[in-house]
Amino acid sequence: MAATEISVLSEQFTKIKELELMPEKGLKEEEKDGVCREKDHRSPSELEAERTSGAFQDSVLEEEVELVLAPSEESEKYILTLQTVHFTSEAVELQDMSLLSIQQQEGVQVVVQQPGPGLLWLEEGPRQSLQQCVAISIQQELYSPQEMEVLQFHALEENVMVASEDSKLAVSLAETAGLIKLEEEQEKNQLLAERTKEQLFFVETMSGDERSDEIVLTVSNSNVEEQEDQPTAGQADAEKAKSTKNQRKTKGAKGTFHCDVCMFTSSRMSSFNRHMKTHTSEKPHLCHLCLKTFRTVTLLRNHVNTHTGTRPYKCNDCNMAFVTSGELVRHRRYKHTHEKPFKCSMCKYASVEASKLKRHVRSHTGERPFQCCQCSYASRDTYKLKRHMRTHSGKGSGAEGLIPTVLTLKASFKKLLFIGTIKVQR
DNA sequence: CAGCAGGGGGCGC
DNA sequence: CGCCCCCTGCTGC
Repeated sequence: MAATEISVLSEQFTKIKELELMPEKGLKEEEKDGVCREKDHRSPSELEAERTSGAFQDSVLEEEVELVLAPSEESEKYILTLQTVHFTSEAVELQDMSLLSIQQQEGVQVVVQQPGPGLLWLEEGPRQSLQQCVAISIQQELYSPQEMEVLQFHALEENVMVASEDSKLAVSLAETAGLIKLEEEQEKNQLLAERTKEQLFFVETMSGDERSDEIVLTVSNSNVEEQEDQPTAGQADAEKAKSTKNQRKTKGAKGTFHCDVCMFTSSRMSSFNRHMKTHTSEKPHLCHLCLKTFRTVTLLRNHVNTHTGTRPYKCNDCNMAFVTSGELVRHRRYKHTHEKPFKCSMCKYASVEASKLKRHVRSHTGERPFQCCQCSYASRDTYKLKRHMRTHSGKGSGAEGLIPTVLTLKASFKKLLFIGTIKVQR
């Protein structure tokens, strides 16, 4: 049995960097990064025996594949493994049955929220054939999402548990600095999945309701060509751009083009069209080295320069050189001209950078937007929170506090398959 | 003196 | 925007 796998390489916040094929060697493998990965080699009869004594006792499950949150002793990383569970069609009547089997641990309270049925089918209406579903259970020990450095999705194709259809995708949540970082990963995950359509599933990460601080992980089968219900982010953006382009463009009486989104006006169609691109997230320019996409050729060129080490913008007063002109300007302000264009209206503070002024202003307003999830501490900037988090554990990156306390897992194959919300409270 | 937190500088992407 | 660093002040041992 071969498994396609994306390795999680470092303890720092990890972008998915590597794709490798790995032969399956045994029940438990110890990876280079110390992550312990469990594999299920039980026969159908063994699975049958287990399920009859487990949470799915009265169900009509064909098989239940164990889902493991496995701590690795050395690295203290944990894996939440999702695997397909095969049901017969009668199982559709068991929608009230919770598929979330969680063992309580002392000192840890687990709330399983199920806003809808515990199980939704891949396709509407009853089916006679076996269905492909995903269930989550957390066995052995339970850890909060903050402690999960690796989430691993392990999906098996319907009916067939053979090597070529064993797909595995590991996503690191180590140092996931909140939702934004996860959104960045989404793009990369999708692209990687597209590159390896035969083996992988999409794992999309996006923010849910901001007020509830949830992350939605969407697992979809990349083998499925149509994404009827869930167009990709890129597709959605393209559609959005297409539709808004026509709506937003209004030509005034004096032959000027007015942007309906902002105050921009232009007498030239080309300028107007260029401006309208700033209101879409369309990124047609692809870096072939890392698959990141960019809105403009210039942004792409600058990015490629970071790969090649090309730094065309050289400082005349020192030997520093930069990828972009903006970086050079900023450097010259810091080191040579000492110009500080961003001035605080409440004190004499002035800064080279707008973001620094923003950070400074928080010291006037008292705003502390970065809340520690383990105590009442709140910080004015993310780095301070990370530094603070190290005082809780004395280990790890310190970014755990940025991960929301509610983790929503959501999976999609041919149709939406909602899993539920696991809420972990300490 | 160590540990922690606040403010801020400099730079990479 | 985020990361890393430095300097400084406060607090407890």
